[in-house]
Amino acid sequence: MDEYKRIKGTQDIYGSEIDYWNQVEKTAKSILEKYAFKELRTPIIEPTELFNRGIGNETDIVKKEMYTFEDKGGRSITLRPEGTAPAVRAYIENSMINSGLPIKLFYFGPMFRYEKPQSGRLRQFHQFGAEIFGSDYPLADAEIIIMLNNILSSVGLRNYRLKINSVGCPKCRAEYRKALKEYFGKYLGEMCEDCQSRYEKNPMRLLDCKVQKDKEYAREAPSILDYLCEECRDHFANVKKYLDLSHVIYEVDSRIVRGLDYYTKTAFEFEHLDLGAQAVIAGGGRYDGLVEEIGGPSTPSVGFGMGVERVILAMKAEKVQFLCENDVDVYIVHSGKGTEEQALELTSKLRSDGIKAYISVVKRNMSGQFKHANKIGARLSIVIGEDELTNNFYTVKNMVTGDQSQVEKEWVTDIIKEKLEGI
RNA sequence: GUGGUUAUAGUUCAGCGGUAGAACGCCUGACUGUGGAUCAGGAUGUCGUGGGUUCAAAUCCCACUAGCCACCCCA
Repeated sequence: MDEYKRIKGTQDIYGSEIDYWNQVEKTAKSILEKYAFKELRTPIIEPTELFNRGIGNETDIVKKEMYTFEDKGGRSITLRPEGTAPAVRAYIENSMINSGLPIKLFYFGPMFRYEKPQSGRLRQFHQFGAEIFGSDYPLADAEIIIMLNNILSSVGLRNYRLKINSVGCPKCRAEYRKALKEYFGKYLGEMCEDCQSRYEKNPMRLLDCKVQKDKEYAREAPSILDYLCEECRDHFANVKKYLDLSHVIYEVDSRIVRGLDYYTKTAFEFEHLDLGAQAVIAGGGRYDGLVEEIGGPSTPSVGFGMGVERVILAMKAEKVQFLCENDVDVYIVHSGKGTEEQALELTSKLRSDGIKAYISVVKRNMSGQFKHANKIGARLSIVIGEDELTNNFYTVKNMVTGDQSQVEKEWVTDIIKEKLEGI
């Protein structure tokens, strides 16, 4: 029996699975850098208070999903449930403002949320995220969305859609809440229990209810978009204009309400069409009040978070193909007295010439070495046996066609490189 | 946190009261300097854990744990 098992909601990532991860990480990173975002690495643990303040005490994340514990010094520590609050903390703590605004940062790493696992939902999951600190300009919102769209499509995804909304600023939202409560007040008695409690806590969530009957009430509910102040309305119009100009297709959905309290104005979600219940592969928005909330100077900002596991699920659902480099170019097969030393030297030489060379680190006869070479997908093999040793040449074999040829020692690297080109 | 469902070899699964099976994978050989195809052998499980019923439990009952899926919520 296995004595030790993975913690619930965590995964070991290995084998062919890791190819998907490398593909996503590689393309995301290269695009992020193309847009001049610079990587930020923050600790996985943070003071609990950062999230209480940043995400909001009333959110589900803070109320029931945080991995919080006390360290030996009696401090309350939390495993980060998301990346924005830590990024903001780092921005303030390191006075990044002094290197000139805006600051464009991206991050990648594990996040932790104590939830019941299901498809597309884990207790330890991974996010790519990016933030632009110090711009209230709609072009910043647009850049974030365009870039994210760019990442998703570059990773090979097609079957997804973008939904955007404006959740307004504290000024217009207050008006809107009042209107919502007035509207739903009439039907409250007939609505589900959850909605009854949402009514007081977070009336905007009423729009989001999945209960069929409630959905119908929600359809007729007043829209935030009719309550936006002039500034918010202009901002939203401009964001949409830039998306149109960039040929990014979107759908305005006034029911999008994000689960983190810090969002203002722009809020958006990328939803994949072939996924189960957890279909949001990325989301984000503007958070003009957050930096100040956490103790920094007023700094309007926008960002996104993208769930790597969900993106990979989507890639599989769409059967996305991608090139994945061979682990081994050349397998050095050796057999007979004195060949081992030669084989080792040759392997080292090829490796320093930039070729992925493999020498068996397990004792195997010639047949066994070929079998293994085949199994690990080596494209070529080089044989060093007694013949080769006495007559001073190498035998190079194409593992796909089975062709073999004799090669003068001094030309191996060139010939190997040439042959690899042709496969 | 709530609900549904599942748990047998490395993997996918069959067996559903009488002392563990298949396929694939893995290892060995046919092939003493050659892999992939074929053929022949072989290894591997306290049948998720703990309890109960029974002469007898992988099989029936209960609890727990874990996986999957959905709700809630989110990436």
